[in-house]
Amino acid sequence: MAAENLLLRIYDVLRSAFGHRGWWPADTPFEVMMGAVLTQNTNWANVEKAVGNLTQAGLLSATGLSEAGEDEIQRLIRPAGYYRQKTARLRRLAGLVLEVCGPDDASLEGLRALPLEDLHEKLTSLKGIGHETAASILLYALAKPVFVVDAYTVRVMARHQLIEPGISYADLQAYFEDRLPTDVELFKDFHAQLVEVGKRYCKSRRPLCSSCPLHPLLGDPIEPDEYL
DNA sequence: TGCCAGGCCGGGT
DNA sequence: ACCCGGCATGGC
Repeated sequence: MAAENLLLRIYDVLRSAFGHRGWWPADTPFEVMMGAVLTQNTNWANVEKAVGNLTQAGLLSATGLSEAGEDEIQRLIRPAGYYRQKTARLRRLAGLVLEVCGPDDASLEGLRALPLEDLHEKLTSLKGIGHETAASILLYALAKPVFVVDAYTVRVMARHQLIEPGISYADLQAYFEDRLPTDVELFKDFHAQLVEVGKRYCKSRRPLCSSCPLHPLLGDPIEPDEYL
């Protein structure tokens, strides 16, 4: 079932190669939200340690993060790096959850009921929540149809000359959202597929391997030097 | 052993 | 409107 749309053909190829990715790996939407902060410029394995520490300490909740001591949270999330900044960011997010959802609403239903524009504004107005973290929370924690763009997205698309390397976040996000059906499950898995192909075949400043599953569809990629 | 990882902020140009 | 240094740990 070859799609007529280039992005959908790319998705089909990746999906066939890697299978459904099952993103975002977490037990609750609240955990997704906190993971979105912890994973900022950080290896996922380190994030898992931090999440595990918070869970074991019984602090992975809006009240837990709000009421625990600053230094205790810092100690627990230290493996995820930037632990001083991230502690403040987690607590700001926890404050928003408490305010909108009330205590211990790990489902975030109260937030999800708000209009998308309001949510985007509330999230990005928090210090430490930028465009990408906000998009990740909106899509993976709140099931809103927002396409998540990250460094891998830019790398994979730029190396195949499908976009300009210097494209802005908003423009690249619009590029996907304008060309794809508005489908939350598609957005979730497509972003995960782009991360997967990026991790395997499109590491920063290394040539793209010709065994990349996108090679037959998109042809020879350009070298990293040509856009880095 | 340096480089990199599922970024963001604040200050400078 | 961009560009840059700083933030921090752990794995390859």
